[in-house]
Amino acid sequence: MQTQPRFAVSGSSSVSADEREAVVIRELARGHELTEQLRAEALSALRGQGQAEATAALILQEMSRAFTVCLSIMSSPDRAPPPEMPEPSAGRNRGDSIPRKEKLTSSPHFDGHQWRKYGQKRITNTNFPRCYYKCIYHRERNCPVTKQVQQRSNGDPPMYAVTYVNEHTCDTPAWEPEAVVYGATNPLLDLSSGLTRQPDARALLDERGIKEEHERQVLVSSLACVLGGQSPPGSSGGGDVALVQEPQGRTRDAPAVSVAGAPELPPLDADDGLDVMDYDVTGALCFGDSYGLPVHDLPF
DNA sequence: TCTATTTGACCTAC
DNA sequence: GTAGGTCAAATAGA
Repeated sequence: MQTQPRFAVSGSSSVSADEREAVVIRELARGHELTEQLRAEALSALRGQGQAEATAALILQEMSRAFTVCLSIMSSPDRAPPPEMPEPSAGRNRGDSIPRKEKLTSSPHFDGHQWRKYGQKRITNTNFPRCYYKCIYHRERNCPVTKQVQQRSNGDPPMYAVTYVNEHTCDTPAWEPEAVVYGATNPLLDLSSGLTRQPDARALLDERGIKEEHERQVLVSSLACVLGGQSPPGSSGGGDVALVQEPQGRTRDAPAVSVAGAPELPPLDADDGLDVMDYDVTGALCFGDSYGLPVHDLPF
């Protein structure tokens, strides 16, 4: 697939916020329209092909849903403030010089880094508990960054306040979710996580990561075949690796997939990444409850 | 058995 | 004294 500029106005500093907003809404609408067209074509091509048809239907349905949610948010007159908006601090100011960055997002896990939960606390005057995460390289590479996630609203989608304390020193390149725009034929696209890897990310994979990466590549390859009207490798019984049938249980540092950018595994919204969403290609999107949000309260 | 999450206890800032 | 942040033992799942 050819790389194209995402916005006709990209790079123009003279464009007003309203104009950029209009462009975003227009592009989202276009994306939604194209997804619907693709869904019609794919389902027509895959009719009667069992799992391949179901897989394509599920993924395209989630893509369509994601566009709908984004459009709904962007079009709402009382929509939530932009992601980088600083929130009035709910916590106490400890008076130190540790850098803190706060933002509001509907998908607190998709920030391109991997986190390990180390605590959860009920905060006074709030309806939801606050969860505390450390970078998974906290010990290994002495990375000091922590992340606090607190649900702020129970809307559709629910919004979370995410506070980052300190900066990453683990030298782990953040994934770039926006590259998803370029589509499934981009070799960098990681469909199993809803994110992309940078070209040199492979060098950072440890032994466990290599196996995980292999599984992801199989999934990507399989999906490409499905969307191309072919049988996925292994589905005919000849391959040595089958399309992932079910999540092999919880995989913390390789959380299963988020197709539509919902919370927990990893993390996918327009600006951000990880923890807890497991994507079962065979039929269901499921979430962990590491954010204190009951699974039945999730917007899907 | 290993790894990640949960949760009560502890520490510290206000 | 209260509340936010972190630690670490207990627990659960693969």
